[in-house]
Amino acid sequence: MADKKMGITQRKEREKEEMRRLILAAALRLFRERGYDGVSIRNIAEAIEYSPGTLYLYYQDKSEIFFALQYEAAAVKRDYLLPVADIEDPWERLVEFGRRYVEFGMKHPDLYDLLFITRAPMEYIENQECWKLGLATHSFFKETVQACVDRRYFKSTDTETIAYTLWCHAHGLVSLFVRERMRMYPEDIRQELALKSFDMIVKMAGNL
Amino acid sequence: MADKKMGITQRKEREKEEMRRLILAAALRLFRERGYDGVSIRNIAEAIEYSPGTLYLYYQDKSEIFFALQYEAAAVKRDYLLPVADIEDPWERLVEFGRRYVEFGMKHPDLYDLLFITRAPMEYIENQECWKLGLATHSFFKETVQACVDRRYFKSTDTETIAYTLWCHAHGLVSLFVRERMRMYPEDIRQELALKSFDMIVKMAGNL
DNA sequence: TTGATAAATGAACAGTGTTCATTATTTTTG
DNA sequence: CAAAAATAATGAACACTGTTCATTTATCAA
Repeated sequence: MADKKMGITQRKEREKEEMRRLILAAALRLFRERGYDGVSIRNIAEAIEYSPGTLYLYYQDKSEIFFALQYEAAAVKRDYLLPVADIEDPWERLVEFGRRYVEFGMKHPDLYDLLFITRAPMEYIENQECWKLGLATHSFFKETVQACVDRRYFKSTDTETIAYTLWCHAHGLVSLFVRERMRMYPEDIRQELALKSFDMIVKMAGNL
Repeated sequence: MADKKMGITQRKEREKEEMRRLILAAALRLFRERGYDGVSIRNIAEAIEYSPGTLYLYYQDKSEIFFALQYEAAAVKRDYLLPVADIEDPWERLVEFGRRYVEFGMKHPDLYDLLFITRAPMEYIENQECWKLGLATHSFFKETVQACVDRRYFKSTDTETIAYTLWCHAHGLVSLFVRERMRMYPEDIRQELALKSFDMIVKMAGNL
């Protein structure tokens, strides 16, 4: 009797999880197309053919759906960056980390936006799992910079400032792109310009 | 008779202008506090003690109020940067331009947000006066970089990429700050870190 | 003072996030 | 298997949103 109950509980839990994934998938697709504010709970409900009220049985409110997506984005980003951990040489690791960071932003502008640009209730974000994930990635980045400092790849030994400076450039690069502030450059050279700029900062970094 | 009528027309025009300024001032204050989406037309109307419908006699819709504010922001930024035009030496001019750009972003995060981060209907923005103003400033920036290139202040001669790279860093610096993505650094060192990073990029730039 | 013109109003429309009593379904019990 | 209990889904309702427009109010010219 108890084990039968367990089986059902498990199935229920699985169904609940499936429902959550259904909601999230629809939400991501809609957010992608129309942005966070352009999408209503009713829109999402309609997309999955449920009533609006049902969504509130799986997520407390709209922002919780947002947070769930933000976590997914952080996971995708981590997976995108993870392979560089295998690169032994810290300098090569750092360059590849940067290259992949920018590539992630270019390929998934909606996810990048979710993670680094969208104005969410940031008072709460620190308590989210997502934040921990992001922090871990940031720590890995700083450790790589530290390893470069230890091997005298830079002139400066101020790891914190070096890491931050590199991050600033990469974030600026991606976010100008994502938020369409490069319209003064013809569309076909934007991507190229971004790549050239990345190469430039890499060369510069040797003189940091 | 005609001149009397003219006087009245002028006064009317002036009053209309005053009303616009009243709306804009209230809107900016509210946007500052609660963000674009957090403020309703009714909120603005209430703040200036008029009915919601009245605002539509002065602005076509909510986004036009946004555009008007964006223009104001562009004007403030231009005035903030203008004094550097007097600096003869292009390198000094460039550094001071960057310093002021960052300072502007830090002092007026709401205006910076309006100009470079907020998702506005960007399809229309190019037709706005604001865009022209921004373009002019960007051109001035690129000309200064060009002047530095001409005087061999950089190793590279790729003016476009150099300008873009510097802009990326400055924008990244400010926007991480403005959108609160520096929470992993203790609050009291954030500003300091930003300044250190700016100094670092200045030193680096000599090796661009 | 009256008639014309302009300005301000606020009710109304279709949308939003969210709640909750009601209904439908599924699971457990007798 | 039928009845009871538990769970899930619903959609109407509430207070909000941007926007429009017939109506009212205020200003101005004759």
